[in-house]
Amino acid sequence: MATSIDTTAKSQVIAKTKKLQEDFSKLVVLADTLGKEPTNICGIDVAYKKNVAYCSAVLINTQTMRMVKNIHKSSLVINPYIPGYLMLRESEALLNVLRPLRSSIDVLLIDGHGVLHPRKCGLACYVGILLDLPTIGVAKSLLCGVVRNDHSILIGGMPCGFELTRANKKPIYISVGHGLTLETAVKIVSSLILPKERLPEPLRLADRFSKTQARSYKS
DNA sequence: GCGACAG
DNA sequence: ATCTTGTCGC
Repeated sequence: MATSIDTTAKSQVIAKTKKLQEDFSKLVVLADTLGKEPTNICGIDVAYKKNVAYCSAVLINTQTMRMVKNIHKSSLVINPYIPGYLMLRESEALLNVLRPLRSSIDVLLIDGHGVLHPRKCGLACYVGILLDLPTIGVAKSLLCGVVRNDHSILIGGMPCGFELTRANKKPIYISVGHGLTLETAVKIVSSLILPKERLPEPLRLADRFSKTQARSYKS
């Protein structure tokens, strides 16, 4: 029966992805690799309409806080969203847009978790390792971990992320994707959040543009 | 077994 | 994430 075959195929994909995450988690660099102060920071996000993904990347100059590049590209959605396996659904759309931009990016911001993940390898780690770019995971909700009073987030007693709170805003969750320390990641994200906003500019704009595009195409 | 669960 | 009206607030 098609159903049982599909079910088997899906669990095979999950098992394969799980192994990939376990392997990639060992490649994550938790130390700072940035040569100098980052000048160009990229934020990227994906919005969906039916079975099409609309991906937008926004490059911000940290000196002027102005947008210097805005790229977007649509693609077909192949995989479903499964908690803990976001990379399965979104990584290809992200990589298609990021590969041509790679050389002009100093730091990459991904909408999702980095090492604050059940297998210490969220979407931000996967993309950061493949592109070999300093990458930060910025999520709007928690997938796992325990938030402490000092805002550090622990998994099995080990610090893996940081809860950043702002007045009248729901918190955001920051974790290392690749190539920098959590401390540096928090500093960079904090410096990119405008007053009254919840998300750092590159991600806020990428989120807005991807949604605008998804809604501008015919149903 | 039950509940929780990035986007 | 997306589906959606009105509504509260700067």
